[in-house]
Amino acid sequence: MNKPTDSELNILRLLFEQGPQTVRQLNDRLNEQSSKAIGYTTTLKFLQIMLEKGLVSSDKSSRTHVYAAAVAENEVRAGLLDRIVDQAFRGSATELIIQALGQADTNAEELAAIKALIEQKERENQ
Amino acid sequence: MNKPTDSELNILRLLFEQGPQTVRQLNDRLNEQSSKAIGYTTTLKFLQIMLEKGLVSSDKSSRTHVYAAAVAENEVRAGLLDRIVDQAFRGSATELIIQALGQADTNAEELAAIKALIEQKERENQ
DNA sequence: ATCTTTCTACGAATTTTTTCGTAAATAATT
DNA sequence: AATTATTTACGAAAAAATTCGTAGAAAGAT
Repeated sequence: MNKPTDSELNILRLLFEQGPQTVRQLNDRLNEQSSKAIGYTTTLKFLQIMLEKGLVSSDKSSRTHVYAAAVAENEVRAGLLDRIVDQAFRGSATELIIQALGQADTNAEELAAIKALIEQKERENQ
Repeated sequence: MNKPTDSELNILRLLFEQGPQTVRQLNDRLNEQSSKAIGYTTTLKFLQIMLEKGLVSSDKSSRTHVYAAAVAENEVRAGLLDRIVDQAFRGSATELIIQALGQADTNAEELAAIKALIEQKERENQ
């Protein structure tokens, strides 16, 4: 139940979205996104720390190691949501959802999808 | 647009939920909640930092200062949500909402409230 | 009036997180 | 073969966040 730090989350995000990658690839992509440059060894160090924590795994069969996420994206999301619900929404996921609906610009399709999910939950609850 | 740290958020939460308070009151309540004890001067220091950042205001008319939140709860929530949507939900608030619906145990009343809000948004979108 | 408690201010120690420099090994290039 | 580049390992510096100790002022208690 280790909450990843912000930097760790930046790396996990890349691994989630684009699959297993080398340090070089990850570092390049971090630098594309972020305004301030981040050194290669910095990225490497993060991966080593994350390996220690079990957030990533690494394939060391070739010299350039390939890192992959070792936690599920859903698990990370769940942890972050639980945390924020507790910290800022008085424990109420409903309040969070309402706030998110208020500030997001969701299109008709997305609204329909959410509504369908709610109706499914309503049926289950009975 | 200053993101409060975790500790700052703990204090803001108390101010949001229970209104303006003295350092003593805040410190007592922090210690009720948290497992590990936090010193009085630590809480005081946080408040001084938060005052500096504009997160709280303080009434210094009497010797024991009374602190109040200087940012709206909604603003803080919005900031946190924006951040987490970007960091962990690929920029999609809808994905966040769906995840939240999945892991929350919402009762019928709450589901109805959310559904009503969605339907309102659907009407607005037309 | 003296002693004790409570409070604020503030510097600084501690811990956590982020960052990088350097060394050694392996691979690639000339 | 010698030089240059790339990679990992790792210690440690730098920055950010958390924590507290101490001093002095104000209030309360004896």
